[in-house]
Amino acid sequence: MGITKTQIFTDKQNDLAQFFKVLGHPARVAILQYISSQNACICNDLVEEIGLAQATISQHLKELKSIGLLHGEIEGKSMCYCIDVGRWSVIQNQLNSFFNTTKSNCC
Amino acid sequence: MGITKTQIFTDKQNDLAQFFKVLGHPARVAILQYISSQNACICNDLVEEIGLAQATISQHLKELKSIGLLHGEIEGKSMCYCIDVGRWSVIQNQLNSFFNTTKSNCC
DNA sequence: TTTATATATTGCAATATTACGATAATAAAT
DNA sequence: ATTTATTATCGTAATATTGCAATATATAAA
Repeated sequence: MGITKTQIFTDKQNDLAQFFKVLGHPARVAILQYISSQNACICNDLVEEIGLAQATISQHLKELKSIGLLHGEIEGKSMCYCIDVGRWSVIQNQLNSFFNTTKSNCC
Repeated sequence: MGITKTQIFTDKQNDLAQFFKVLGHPARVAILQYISSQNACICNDLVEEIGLAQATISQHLKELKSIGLLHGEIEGKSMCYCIDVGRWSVIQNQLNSFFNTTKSNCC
């Protein structure tokens, strides 16, 4: 089948899983780390830095945007992609809340 | 292609992405939450609780085991799956470390 | 206006994931 | 030993993801 049965889970479970899923690719982890390490955050740098094709990087950026982690501004003829700090905190808090409320109680 | 180019990323990036990836499915989120909410953690309950086929649940449990989050003990004719609290903390710390060191610095 | 540069989108091939039925394996109960 | 109950594995179908070349789009520079 290949299709996830989202309808049998709660919105919260689906949202949480979606955050995890978007972060669940090394290229997207690397993109976030690289943007964070630079003062200027130009997409073209990412292509050279990460070593994937431009189209592939663009796709990964789109996914990061889809959960609001990144926002891009046009800066001259290039793009300035930045981490949305507010959203970043919200997601970090939600993940921590999941970790803190989910604990072992047997074995 | 469909294959992730893990070789161009660091081990740390790949590991981090792998943790996120395993948690990036609502069924696996739900499984962890359910186990955490019960005193007994029997796999068969999960099948009824979550609403996926037994084979599917078994597959999801296997993935959670693959990053060490769960360990199962044979308990009579059923299995007792439990969260590995130590591993749970290690992973939570690694994810938080990623969140805390990755910050916006432009725009 | 043309050219060069930067990013997004499209189309496609290869691989991965999700889900389930069928079946195997294991252990308790009869 | 047979039956019953529980979990794992296998095989398969459907969908998703990854990655890239080619192309489209948009802006700056010449």
